[in-house]
This record gives sequence, structure tokens and C-alpha cells, in this order.
Amino acid sequence: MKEITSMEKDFAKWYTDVVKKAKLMDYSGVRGCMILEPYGCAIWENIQKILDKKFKDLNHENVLMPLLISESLLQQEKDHIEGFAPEVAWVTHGGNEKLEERLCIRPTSEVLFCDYFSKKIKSWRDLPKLYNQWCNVVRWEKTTRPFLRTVEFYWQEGHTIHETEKEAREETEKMLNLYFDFLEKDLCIFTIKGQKTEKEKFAGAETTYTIEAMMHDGKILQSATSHYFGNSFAKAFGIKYRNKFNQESFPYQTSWGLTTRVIGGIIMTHGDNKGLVLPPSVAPIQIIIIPINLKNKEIIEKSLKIYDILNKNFRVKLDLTDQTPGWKFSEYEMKGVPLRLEFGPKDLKNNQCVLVKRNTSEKKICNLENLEENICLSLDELKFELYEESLKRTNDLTYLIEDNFEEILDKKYGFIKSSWCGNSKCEDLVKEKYGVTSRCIIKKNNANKCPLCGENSSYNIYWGKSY
RNA sequence: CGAGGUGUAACUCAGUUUGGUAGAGUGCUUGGUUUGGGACCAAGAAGCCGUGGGUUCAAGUCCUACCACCUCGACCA
Repeated sequence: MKEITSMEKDFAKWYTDVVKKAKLMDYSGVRGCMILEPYGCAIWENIQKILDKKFKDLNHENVLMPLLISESLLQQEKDHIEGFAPEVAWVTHGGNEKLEERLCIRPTSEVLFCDYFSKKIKSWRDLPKLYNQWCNVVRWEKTTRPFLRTVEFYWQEGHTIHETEKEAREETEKMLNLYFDFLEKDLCIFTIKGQKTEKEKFAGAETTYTIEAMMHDGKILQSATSHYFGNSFAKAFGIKYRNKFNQESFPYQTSWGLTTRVIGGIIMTHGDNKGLVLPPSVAPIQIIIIPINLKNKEIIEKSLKIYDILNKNFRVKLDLTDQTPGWKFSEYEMKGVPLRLEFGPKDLKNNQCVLVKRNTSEKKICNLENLEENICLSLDELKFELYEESLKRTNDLTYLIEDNFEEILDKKYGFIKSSWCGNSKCEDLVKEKYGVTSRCIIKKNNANKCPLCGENSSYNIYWGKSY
């Protein structure tokens, strides 16, 4: 079997090797459309389960909008359609096409939600509506890469509508924080949280917020976004209601989303040269039990008992196939299983087992009496270490621009933190000259000068080369 | 969408120079020996050479169009 290319040798090749070896996805016959194989699908399902609960705990309800959008509906909000037009997939359908209106496959569902809201919202009593949908969308991307950019991808898109600007802004911020916490606590990924510049914001949004994560190679992945729409969509779609003072009003909207791209983020944040490394919260298999001598009936029986005990509280698999132990070790390392439990003749004799953490390969002999405690401990350790590594990498590769910005921007990896005047001319210059784009604005800053033009600065900003 | 590369068995690839009976390793199946880091022996199955046209007595090999994948840009979540 071919080895995984080392990430130092060729990071892009390493990435696709890991994706294939871990059996996350396969290609279909259509460009950019991938098959989520059972293992990759299980990771996405775990992500869905965690987020769905968080959304519902905050009183969001799930809905399912249709796949197809009519051309006239899509074109109702000018900025929105301008942003998406080049990558919309149009459907050829039967019948007399000249008489029928063109249809497209949703690239995102703003217009569908807006159309729906315009029918449902008549009174202040109808507000707010807090909706979310888990679905697939299609964007005609020019180049595609597994998970990071595919023509069809899966995501959740939250769409909420509120009486006041304040409420909507609070929702936008709340959901951004929810994503930030999810990446930190569940995916063990440190992200930078901030606001997109005018140039980088979502088509049709008033403000776009983002969390940005640094990958192993120092490139940056936009991991989730949360948008404040103001009431421009409401105006474009005629979403009007009577407020408490019997006045006609336009409500305020938000949207927020996280996609299967985040799986690419997990791979490129935690993966190593042996393959995938999964945080326990989303790992389809959290513990793999590998019995050592399959001819020994006692070992099999005891392994089955261990499996039954652990199966109550963990996602656990017992591998009884006739592959050699060494083969199994490699297999589950490639698949990123957080914890391996070896059980062999020595262990049988001493009422123990061997626990091996995926990230460090550290072996620990563990008495079977307090197995579950030790497993919890090891999984917590692993989570902590994964997060710390992500945090450390981000800090190590964050450069502060003072006056040597040319040298720093030329590195083309890592985060570059600087003051910024807020002028898109400086943003364009950085992009053109250094191939680096603005990732996010973190706060107002009037103390310094913009290192690019020398004018008084307005913001602190992060730059980086993005995926 | 631009530049470059690739497509032959399930996987990785040789064969293309000079057109002439389809190859290897891994994997798979069966039987046996093994088992604490990708085991070994034996036998077996497996490919209209990405797809469609063309040139030729003869095409995996030459010509042509298309499709998919990879890398780097531009664009995006």
C-alpha cells in the first residue's frame, strides 16, 4: 500500500492522501461533486448532532426549503445576485423552455427564506422567527478540492428575522460565539474571531463576522460566518409588518452557516504524517479495541467484555478481523481514532490493557478495574493537547507588522496582524503585491498609522493567505 | 477561468521512443502457518488500456474532440 506523502514534502498531496486513506470521501463522475463515504458521513453527522442541539437549545427550529429557485426570485436583491451570479447552476428541464421561467439550484437560500417570510410575517407578534436548515447547495466553483471547495456541499444555514436592529445584531454575535465555542471545545481548533472588510463580506450583508483558523501549513481557513443583514433584504422582498404602534415596519435579518469545509479544517489542523487525527467529540470511533492473539479464546472473550462495558458510554469498535495487529494499528491511525486499546496475553495475565493516544503515540498500561476513568482522562488529555497545539501554532505564526511589513507579508503564510486605515485601496495593494487577503478586523484602533499608506489607522486587522 | 500534469486490474505504476497475443507489485478469494508496529507459503480470480470519433492490414501506443482528477494562479464557504 502506498504511504501517505509527508506534509513537509508536499502539503497538498498529504491532504488528499489523508482524505483517501481515511476513507472520508470518493469522487463521483461529475466534476467537484464528492461522495461522502460512511466514515466521512459519520463525522458530519456528529458535527450535525452537536450543533443541532446547540441551535435548538437557543430556540431555533429546523425547516427545509426547496432545492430549486426561480430566476425572478433569485434576482430580487441586487447585491446578493451580483455576488452569486457567476457560480449559479441553471437547470435544464423538459417541456417548452421558452415559455417557462429558468430555474437554478440554490447556491444559498436567502431568497427562499425571504420569500417565505414575506408571506408569514404580518404583525410584530410574528417575530422573531429563528430558523435553521441542514441541506446541500451548489455553486459552480472553478477549481475544487475535497471538503475545502466542492461544487455541491453540505451545510447548515441559519436564517432569523427580528423586530429590532439590536436583537438581530445580538443574534449575529451570539451565533458567531456559538461557532467559536464549537470549534474550541468540540473540534479543538483555535480561531480568530472578527469582522470581514467591505470587500470580503457576504453578498447582500451589512456586516459579516467570521472565525478564521490557521492550518498546519500556515494558510488560513474561513471556518464559519455570521451575517447581519439589516433590513435591506426585507425591503427588497417586501417583508413588512405592523409594529406595536400600528406603523408599517421592515424587520431585521441575520444568517449564519457552517459547512463540510470544517472537516477539511479538522484534517489540516490536527492531522499528521500518519494520517487523520480526530477530536473525540466528532470521531465516529473514539476507541478502537485491538485484541492481540486471536487464537486465544480468553483474549477474545475478555475483549468482548471490555467492548460491552465501554460501548455504554463511548463510540467504540472491536476489530476481530484476521489482519495482523501492526496492520490494524496503522489502519486506525490513518483514520484518526483518538484512542487505541490493545489487549494481549500479557494484559490477560495482569488484568490490564494498553492505552495509546493517537496524537502522541504515548502508551499507558491501565488496570482494567479503573479503565473508564483512565479512558476519560486520556481523551481529555488528547483534547487539551490538540487545542493547545492549534493555539500554539497560531501564536507562533502570527506576525505583528510595525515597519518591516514587506518582509513579513512576503512570507505568505501565517497571520499578519497590523493596523489598517480602513481604505480598500490598501487592501487591494496587499492582495496584488503579496497574494495575501484580509481575514478579519478585530477592533477599532485609532492610535497607530496604517503601515501601507501612513494615514491614521482605524482598525486592527489580520491578513493571511486563505484556502 | 488561465498555465502545467495525469488517466492501463480494486490500488500504485511499467509498457508509448520504433503501432504487431495485456505486464508487475500491492490488494482480493481459498487453504495452511503466524499475531505487542503495515507477517509468510501455496494455488486462484481479476483489464473491450477514461469516453467518442479518425488514420491503419493492425492502435494502450499515432491524430482529434470531449470527460474526470491533481498542482499552481484568479474566484469562493
